[in-house]
Amino acid sequence: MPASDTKERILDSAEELFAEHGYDATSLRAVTAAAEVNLAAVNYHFGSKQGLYRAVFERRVDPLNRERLRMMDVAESEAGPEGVIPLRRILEAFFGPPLRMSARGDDGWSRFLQIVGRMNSTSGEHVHALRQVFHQIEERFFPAIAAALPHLRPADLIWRMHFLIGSMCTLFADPKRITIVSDGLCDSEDPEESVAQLVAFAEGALQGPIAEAEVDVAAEEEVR
Amino acid sequence: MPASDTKERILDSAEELFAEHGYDATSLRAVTAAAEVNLAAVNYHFGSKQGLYRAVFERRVDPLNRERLRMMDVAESEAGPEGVIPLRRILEAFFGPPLRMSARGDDGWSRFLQIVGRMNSTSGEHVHALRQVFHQIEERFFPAIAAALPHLRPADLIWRMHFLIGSMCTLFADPKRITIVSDGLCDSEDPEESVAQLVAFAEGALQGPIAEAEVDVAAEEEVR
DNA sequence: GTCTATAGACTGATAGAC
DNA sequence: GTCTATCAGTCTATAGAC
Repeated sequence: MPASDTKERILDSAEELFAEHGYDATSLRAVTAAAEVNLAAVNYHFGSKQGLYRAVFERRVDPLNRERLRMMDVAESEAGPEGVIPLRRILEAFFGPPLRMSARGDDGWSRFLQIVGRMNSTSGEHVHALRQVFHQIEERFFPAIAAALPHLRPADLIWRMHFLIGSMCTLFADPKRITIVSDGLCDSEDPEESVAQLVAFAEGALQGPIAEAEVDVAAEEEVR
Repeated sequence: MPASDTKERILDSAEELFAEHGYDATSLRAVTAAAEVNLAAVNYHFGSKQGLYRAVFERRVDPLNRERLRMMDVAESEAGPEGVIPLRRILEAFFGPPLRMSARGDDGWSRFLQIVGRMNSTSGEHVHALRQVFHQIEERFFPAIAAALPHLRPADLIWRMHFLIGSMCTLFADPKRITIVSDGLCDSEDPEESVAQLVAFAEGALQGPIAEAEVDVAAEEEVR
């Protein structure tokens, strides 16, 4: 606010339009019109359309990561003497921050996560950027989950985390959809319901049966 | 092939480019250049870019749905006297056909599913089209899964199916990613491994603990 | 059915005045 | 920092010859 908030206004409009229409379908003219600033301001402040996209992304990703790591710090300090954090606490620290940030007032967070959800379903260069940015999260959470689930082979854990990230990103990409398809029975606007459902889902998925290719199905049925 | 395969060539190229770059980033010029046909042929055969997109989609969706329903017919005919199909059979019928089609030779299927995966992370009109097209699948599979899991409340089932579709679509959208991030430990090119992993994941997720908002966490820890 | 040519509009980016 | 004006290229779609 000292001289001008042009930069922030551009970021806000870009966040909204990138979230709603995607990167390619959003023109800089649409962004600057929505922000009520001059077209040339984008290139002055961000260099290019890609630069703007990156800036939109970087504004939110650090606070999100920090909150996740903070919750892990708390969980770790309360862990037993062996240092193993209970699975549910880890999952709360992973899923809780984004879902709560998304549902609490500020629409910007929800739009940012929508962009993340879109990126997750994109192959190519965007995915590489995503991985880099969430690398510290992976480094902290994967070993903790592995420690909480010692019976899982490394490959099983990677498959399951990949699937769980997909579940989460689907919720990010279009939070309203589940409310619509369920006729209001499921309420994604309530962050605690979303978190509880996703954590329970993840707990079951991670602790469930272990995949065995070419398994003798008949024999397995008997065991159950 | 009687007179010309122009239409098919356009569909093939469009499928590839829509899958790789998305709808908005794919120009009709790129499509017709790749297909080695004239630009105007697209409008002649498909009316518009949207018409082409729809045609790409409709070419594959029916065979996929038929195979899923066929596997359900088989499972149903082998079900016990109460008519309840075992959960694993239902999940095999749901996840097996797309993953096997995707991995068996024909790259077209894999590209088609990549488009489906992209659409799943898009809000707006595309999602509405998706639901319509997979409506008969939903109508057949959801009640069967509900019957196999009588302890689940309707809302729980919807949440979980929503999450599972997200897991599946992440695999569709970028099948190679898990192979890359796992350094080859997970092989998504092997359809039986993918199916086994996704089915095991889904089984655990569907049969896992039931979410309760505002639960007494301390008391729950004791039970475990 | 296939082609050329083009209409009419939109795109990201930039030069240069203020 | 903000503005106007514009470049050079792209886009979808179509009219009309063959």
